[in-house]
Amino acid sequence: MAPVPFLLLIEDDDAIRTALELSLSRQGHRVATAASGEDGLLLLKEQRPDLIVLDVMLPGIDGFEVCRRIRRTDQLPIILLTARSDDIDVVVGLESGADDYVVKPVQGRVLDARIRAVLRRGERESTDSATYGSLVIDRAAMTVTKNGLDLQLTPTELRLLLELSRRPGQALSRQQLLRLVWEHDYLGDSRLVDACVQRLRAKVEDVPSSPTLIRTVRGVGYRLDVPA
Amino acid sequence: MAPVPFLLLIEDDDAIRTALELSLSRQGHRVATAASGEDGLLLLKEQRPDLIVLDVMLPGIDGFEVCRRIRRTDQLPIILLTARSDDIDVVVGLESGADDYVVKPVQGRVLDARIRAVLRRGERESTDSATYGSLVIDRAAMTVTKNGLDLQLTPTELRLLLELSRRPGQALSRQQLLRLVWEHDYLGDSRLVDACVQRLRAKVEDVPSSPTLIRTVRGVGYRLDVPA
DNA sequence: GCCCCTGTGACACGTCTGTGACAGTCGGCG
DNA sequence: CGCCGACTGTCACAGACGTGTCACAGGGGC
Repeated sequence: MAPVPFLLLIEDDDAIRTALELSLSRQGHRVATAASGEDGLLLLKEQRPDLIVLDVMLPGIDGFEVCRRIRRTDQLPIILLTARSDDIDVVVGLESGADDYVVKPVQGRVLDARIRAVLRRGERESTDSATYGSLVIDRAAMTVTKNGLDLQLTPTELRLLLELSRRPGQALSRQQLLRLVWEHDYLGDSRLVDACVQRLRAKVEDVPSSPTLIRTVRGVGYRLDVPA
Repeated sequence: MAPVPFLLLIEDDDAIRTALELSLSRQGHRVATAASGEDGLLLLKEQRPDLIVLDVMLPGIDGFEVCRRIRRTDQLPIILLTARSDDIDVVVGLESGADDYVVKPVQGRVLDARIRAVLRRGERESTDSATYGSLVIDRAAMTVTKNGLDLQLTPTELRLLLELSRRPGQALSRQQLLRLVWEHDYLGDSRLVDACVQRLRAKVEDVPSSPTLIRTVRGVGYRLDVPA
């Protein structure tokens, strides 16, 4: 990655956009800006930024939709800006594929801290393998090994594990996992996620009945734990 | 790592303003200044500082009022400057939404220390974890640890703690907590909140019988205290 | 000292999760 | 073209766990 992070800021409000651009420049970033989702998507193709800061409330196609479109072709990190401190937005945001979200009004240095955190995480991820205890996930080869032995994961199991390992230590709700792994909304809940988690545990955990890697977060969902 | 903090100093006395500006610049801050509340509010919109240092005694709209107006739309940190060491001012100031409070005459390096303290606090809060004494709340992982040991909180206990920690130092009534945590209104009162608080204390407090974190506010409800 | 408020333990109910079985779907291969 | 196997989604169920209620005791405030 370039020594100076290159950001694309998509925000329609002139005052906020200019202010954030100024602030982020002062924090040592290179910044490109766009005032609409359409412009943002175009600029994205031209300029290849390292990270996108994206307002949710945009005229025309909204931030969530922009997020989804970007995700269809690109994996670069996205930080959502949302006006409401509403948790619902947070959930929808992460489900649409964002890496982080920040509630407006936002201080420049807070945004900067989040940006750096996401970029750091990205660097870790871009390495081709991740290790969790005796488990090694090779993203390039798309293989998972336990104690050096190759695990035969099915496509869905693998996607589930990859999504969990994209955010190690972070609890993900069943809804979030459904969107991330299965890419569809459920209105009611189903045992689908549970069933897949169970199958994954059977292959991944040393003692599937008392899992140490894929932990249940009661009332929420699941979380991939990093062993100390 | 520290990017240069950008401050807005609102102070009508020319001598003090110039002196503080000079001093703060020497401490490594970037400083914008305004000589009145009106100018300050305008500059705020344009420049988006990281923090505001605000004199209480201003011609026209006074500091408290400026503070309240800022708070209506913004959450950025505010440090109040006052000439009087009067305690009443402290109370009014903190009630109007200030984050800290410094009595004039103030040395530049003292103000600098306060500024850095407030900014640090802001950065901590902006991350997904919060610390109260030996207690660490990780909002992303949905875990709570005490002295590094993982506490097994139940979903409701966790929600209760999260809601309290969203407003540290603020007393919340049982009604408010019922709405926030249980999401339903009760007409009569019940011991429900008390019971949950008790269970939470049993896990969170060092000495549950004399709680230091989750304090009872008689006749009102409960409050999460930040240890000094 | 009195009364109201709060802390506390027990208990029964309800919700959530893990689990095994089963059926539908899809792709590969003969 | 059809069979077969693997994979996946659904369902039902049992058990664990968490939760709300109640009664009562203790204590602080007026």
